[in-house]
Amino acid sequence: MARASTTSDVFNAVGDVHRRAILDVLLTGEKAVGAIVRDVSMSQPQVSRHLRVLGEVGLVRCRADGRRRLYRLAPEHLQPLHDWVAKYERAINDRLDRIEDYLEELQRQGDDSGT
Amino acid sequence: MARASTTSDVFNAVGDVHRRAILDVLLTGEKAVGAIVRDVSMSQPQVSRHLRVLGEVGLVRCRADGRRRLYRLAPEHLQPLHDWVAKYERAINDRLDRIEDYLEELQRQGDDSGT
DNA sequence: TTGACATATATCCATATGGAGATATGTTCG
DNA sequence: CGAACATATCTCCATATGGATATATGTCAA
Repeated sequence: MARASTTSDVFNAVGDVHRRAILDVLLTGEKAVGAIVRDVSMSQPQVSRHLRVLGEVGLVRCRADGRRRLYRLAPEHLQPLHDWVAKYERAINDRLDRIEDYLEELQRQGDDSGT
Repeated sequence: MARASTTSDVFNAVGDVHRRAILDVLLTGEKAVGAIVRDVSMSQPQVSRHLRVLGEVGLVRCRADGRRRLYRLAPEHLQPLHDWVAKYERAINDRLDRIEDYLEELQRQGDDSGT
């Protein structure tokens, strides 16, 4: 069992380097599949499949334009990832605060023994 | 080929829901492997292996304490993930700015035709 | 040293998943 | 309708990777 797959979450979607490459291309704006294929070094079927995964988790939106499909970012759906990172940034900051407190404490102790 | 594996990147490490569970446990502070096993519902070998992956990408640090190994967060190494999310947040903000500009433009046009 | 305990590692297997290629679907145009 | 084109989907296969279990490693205590 390759474990809990449930690929349908943002973390998994972004965990793949090729999908991040596609997202990077889309940072420059809406693009057709063919254009994406030209920018990243992947086959068209690969790009289409990755786009599907990205679409399933809401990171990209698609609209038809004649015989093409234009994809664009929908980065609002990065929210869970953003929230998650923010949680750990609080952990970092708390730790820094504690270090600061500790340094201040050392400082005070130094002053005391000096007296 | 299950694709570019190179598990040794933060995105992949965090892409697994079980590893995120372990990180969440460590948010409460340094813990021994046994304590982590008790908190998450995974076997000890599983926890150890996930801890190894997390250690390889620098997200956790380990120190020996008698016959135990105490693990703690090293969230500084979330930096790449943080930077990545920030990049896309700029994309969101730019888009919002553009919408604002557009709304202002509509406003001006409305005023013009009204005159 | 021996035994108990904590953790890491090795083995085996199941499966999710990506790559490659062929083909289906859908769209435009003549 | 048929041809050309853009994209999606399907099939086959390789493999990375997680789960489970057994076992090795390392540490403490007596």
